[in-house]
Amino acid sequence: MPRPSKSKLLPRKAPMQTRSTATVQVILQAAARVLSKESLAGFNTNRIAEVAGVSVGSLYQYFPNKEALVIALIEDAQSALAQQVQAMVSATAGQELDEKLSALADLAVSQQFANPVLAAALDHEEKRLPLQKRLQQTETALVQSVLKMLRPNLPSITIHEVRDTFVITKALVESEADGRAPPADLQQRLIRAARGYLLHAQ
Amino acid sequence: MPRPSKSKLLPRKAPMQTRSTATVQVILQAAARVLSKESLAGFNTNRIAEVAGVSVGSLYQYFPNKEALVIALIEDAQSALAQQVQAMVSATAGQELDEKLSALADLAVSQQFANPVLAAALDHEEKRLPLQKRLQQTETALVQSVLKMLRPNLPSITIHEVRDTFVITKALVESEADGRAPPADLQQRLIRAARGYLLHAQ
DNA sequence: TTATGATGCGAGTAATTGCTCGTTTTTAAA
DNA sequence: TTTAAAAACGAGCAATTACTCGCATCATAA
Repeated sequence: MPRPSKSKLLPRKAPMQTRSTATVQVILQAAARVLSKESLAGFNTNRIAEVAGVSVGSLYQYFPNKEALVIALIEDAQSALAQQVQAMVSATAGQELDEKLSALADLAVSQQFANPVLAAALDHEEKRLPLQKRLQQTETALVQSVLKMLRPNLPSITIHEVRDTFVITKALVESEADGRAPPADLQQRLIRAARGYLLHAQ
Repeated sequence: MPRPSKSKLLPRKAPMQTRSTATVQVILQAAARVLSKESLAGFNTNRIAEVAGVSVGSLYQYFPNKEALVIALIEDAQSALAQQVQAMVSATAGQELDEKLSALADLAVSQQFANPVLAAALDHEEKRLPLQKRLQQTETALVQSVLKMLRPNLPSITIHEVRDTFVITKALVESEADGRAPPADLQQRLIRAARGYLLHAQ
């Protein structure tokens, strides 16, 4: 394995023809597939190209290195999540705190259990990588959305408390992530932890 | 890199002379050093041997493969932790819940911040590896100790609640693990999260 | 049709690294 | 001192894999 070059982190070439944008999508999907089926073992560019049905050369035409591919994958996942959060915020407007926390727990569980291996692998890569500014911003935006969602019920809530709630929720969900299906009581435990933390200020 | 052989997970040879038990210790210390200084990049057996001042051959005389070395490292860390937990349990016997939770938070923080990179790396390997029975038992024992510690104050507490408290505490500490020193308010947040969860049963 | 740039190809390169094995050195019992 | 087992050595094998590059093919504008 050569030392990764890390020259540029943006696509070498912006796709210009419809053909090539399709290729980029195929590669991204293949990468997600490989990651979700074989986790990080077997997650190599040759294999991804093979699964995508393109050549390694094509892969490197659009992603300057493997890391860029992973980042693209994470960005996709994040923006999908952002959309779900937005939907949740809208859907729960004006409701009780418990209903909002319940929706939050739902989202966390479905997020992780929809594709456990992929979610875990991306989580891990996210920590390992020097988190790009863009990703940090997206995450901050997520936290802000939830902050706004909860303010009507908890007027003095801070962004730090929301972050902690995120951390707690994510950790509890991940601690069960090896199972095929989430335990029946997981949802309740998430709500309990979140409520407990948020309402239990000294 | 050849596919790891994984033939046996126990030392190939049990050390018979004092000289060799010293070698085993030197290797283990070097491995910990490498892991804490360079994280998982650079954590390779050649480098470990070099830092230890022994040859790779010697390393493989006592550890059948790299994984066995990592497991040994984790076992060492776990048993050190177990001792600290025991000390904490004894020290807080008969005290208030808040004092016990405070001690727990202290332990979690010092554990992670004493050697952040090493702790994070071991955590990660622990998840990645097919957790050996021995490690699982040690962890269960830890949870049981804490369970006993808290029962006098929370008679109906369950093992699952203790586990969740572990998960929550660990996650909050790790979320701050990139900083050089723990934020001043981390301790309080840990206590708040633990109290909130434990006392806030529906 | 033709030319030109975009796209696609994939064998090959080079770096990395887990691990082996034949040899040498050290220890200590006889 | 002799000797055999234990311990240490380290060059090098072999598998893996990120990434390149010269060439083929395709799309489209002229």
